Amino acid sequence: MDILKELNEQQQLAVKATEGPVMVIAGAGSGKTRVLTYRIAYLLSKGVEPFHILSLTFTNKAAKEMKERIQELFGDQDARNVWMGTFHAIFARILRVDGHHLGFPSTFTIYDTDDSKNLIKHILKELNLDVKVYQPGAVLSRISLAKNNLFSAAEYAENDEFKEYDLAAQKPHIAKIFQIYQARLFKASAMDFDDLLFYTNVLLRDHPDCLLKYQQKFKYILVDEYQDTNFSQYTILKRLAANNENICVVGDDAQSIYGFRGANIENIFNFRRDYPDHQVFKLEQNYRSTQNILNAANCVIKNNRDQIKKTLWTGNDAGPVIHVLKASSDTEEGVLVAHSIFEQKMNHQLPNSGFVILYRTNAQSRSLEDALRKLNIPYRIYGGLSFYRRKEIKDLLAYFRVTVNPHDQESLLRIINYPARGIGQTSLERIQVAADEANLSLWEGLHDLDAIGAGINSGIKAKISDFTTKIKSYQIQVKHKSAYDLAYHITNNSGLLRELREDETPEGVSRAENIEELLNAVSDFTNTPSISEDGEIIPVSQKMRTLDEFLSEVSLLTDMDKEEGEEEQDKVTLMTIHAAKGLEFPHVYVTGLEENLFPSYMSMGTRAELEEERRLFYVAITRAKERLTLAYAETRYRWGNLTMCQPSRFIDEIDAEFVDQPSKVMHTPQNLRKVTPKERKGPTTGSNSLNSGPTESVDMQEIEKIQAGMEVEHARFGKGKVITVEGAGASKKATVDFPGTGEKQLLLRFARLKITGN
DNA sequence: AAATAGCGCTTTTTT
DNA sequence: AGCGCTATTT
Repeated sequence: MDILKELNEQQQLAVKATEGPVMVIAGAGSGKTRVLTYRIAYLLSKGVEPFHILSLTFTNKAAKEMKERIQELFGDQDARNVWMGTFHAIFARILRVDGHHLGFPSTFTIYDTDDSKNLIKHILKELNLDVKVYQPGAVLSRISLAKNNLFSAAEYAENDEFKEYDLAAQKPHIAKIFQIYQARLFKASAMDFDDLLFYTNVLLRDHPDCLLKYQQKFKYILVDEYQDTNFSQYTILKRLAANNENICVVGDDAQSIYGFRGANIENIFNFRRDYPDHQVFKLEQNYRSTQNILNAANCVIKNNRDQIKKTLWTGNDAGPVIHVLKASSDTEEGVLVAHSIFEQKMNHQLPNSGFVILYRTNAQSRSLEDALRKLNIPYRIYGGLSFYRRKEIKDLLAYFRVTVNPHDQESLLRIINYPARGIGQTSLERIQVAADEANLSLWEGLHDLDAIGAGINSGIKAKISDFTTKIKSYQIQVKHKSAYDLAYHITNNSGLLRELREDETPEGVSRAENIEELLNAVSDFTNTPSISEDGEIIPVSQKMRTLDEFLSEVSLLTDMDKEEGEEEQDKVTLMTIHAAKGLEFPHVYVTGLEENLFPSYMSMGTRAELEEERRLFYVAITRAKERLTLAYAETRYRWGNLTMCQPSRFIDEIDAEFVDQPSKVMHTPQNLRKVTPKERKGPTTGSNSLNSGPTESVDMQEIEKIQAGMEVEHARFGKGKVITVEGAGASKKATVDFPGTGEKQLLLRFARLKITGN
């Protein structure tokens, strides 16, 4: 077959060894993706059906790119039918089909990290535990650790090691929280990220028929970035491959950078143990980088004790030496990097897209962005506040989620009073407690307010009923309307868009634009044909794409996966090193190379942690094809105050012969300015408090007079018309329609309405 | 009920 | 320094 000619000897061997267990140790830039791609193409050319191939990647983006490359080598059809995606995406898909064995509907919701943290917060409140002691993020990572090692909540509670650790950390109730957390998720028909893998394990463990089905389906299994799999993923692979053992894992221990979230390099050694007959292929020729860059990388990685020996070499030119930029401040670091990019661009007529700026933490992007903006260098930033984590997006998605799965309590709580519709916290808490006692979900409770004795007055009941009716009207349409049509309807009908349009600040406008962008994504989705279980492509004309299908895809997407617009092409890229894994750029800038930042102060406690930081630096270096620049600052603002910084030890680990001298500190006017303590924003003494006088007594008689139909005036909203009035005395409330502002609910005791007409 | 002021936390990385 | 959450105010 022709395509093999494009591979070197080792690569060819790795591609052709299709039967039995295979491990490929692939150094950075050695054509790892190429081997995977060609291996799939080779299997297809041998007549293997595409839907018998399972290819697991680390990111959606990697899956997408690999699919495109196979499509180039092959016909459109075949490539699309290969099961290719992240562990999470693939097994979410499987759980939608077979999760009913475990009691989950196919419409189950996937909670992201924010959802999980919110749920934990709610549980803490109910248990009367201190949020400061039981920080939701920390609790979640304990739960995550357990699940990634296949401990259920019950098993966690029984386990001495967990028990002792939590006791020592003064958090004895984590096991309890874990149990309630899992129960709540189940009740809400929801899974978090770790559950997708955990429950897949349960399914394959407890349902032999399912196990057999998927063993027969996935005759060939390929795994990318194997060094970053965790125990839960490892076990899934072991189960699926148990029958025919046609499993090929590709990885590089030197690029393992996800230990902090449970990834386990041990899996490489486990593989050797589990499949004694396995073949190993080492890819050691680097095609990506210059000799200088590769030499620098080798210098760094040899300081790690834990590694599989390999000698990475390249036939490429020596290339320029590594440049080091020394800046006096973080601001100047940005300026130096931006100027360097500008200079390179001008001298060599390079496109922006050839440059990437890498950093350890997202917070570092600001000074870099500022500098690029000043030089009018267009840039694109990945990560940070993800699109899908923005408030307005989460709000709208919550409407979608409740429509598809009303038991999803976190989403329901998010929207039940947004936009405000007079269902307050007090009422909600009462209903929640009552529903819980009756063992009903909140959504069920909303329908049986009297039966569960929630003690809600009729005014609020009517509002709740309005709300549930509205949601039900959406639910009826899920199967009859396209995803886009329904999404569009919900966006307008829910009042969410109206709420955003009222806000004319730049932020408000941007929020409305984000909503529009989400609707565009739904529209794209609606026009994308679906693929049946055995790989058949079903055109949109035959099977309409619906909102529940959209949701099942969107919950696993990240910013990296967003379609690039036409004008987005030629931009400098900014991202964290983690996000850059698997990518390459001609010109790479690694910034913030300072002790305590990189390596991070969080990861210097143990040798294992430090070595992971070093691998991270190795990954950063090996992204570069032609030119590598390292930058550090002598001072940096962190947590809002100025700190002194030492250059990172990692810089010294590179032999001097591959590095040039640090550039002189450039003295721009801004960093000559003396750094003085921030001037106080205003006088702090002698503040004559205006609001400490006796509160004006409220004229209760005036309040009693207010009735529906009256014209009133409000200090802020201006003139309006009273629509309804409810309650009496101090708790008397009115709904008032203010032209231009819309309907508002006001507690009359505070609102100080003036009656201007009847 | 809705708006505002103030407090405290964040900054490790992501599916 | 900036943000989100809580407590307070209106």
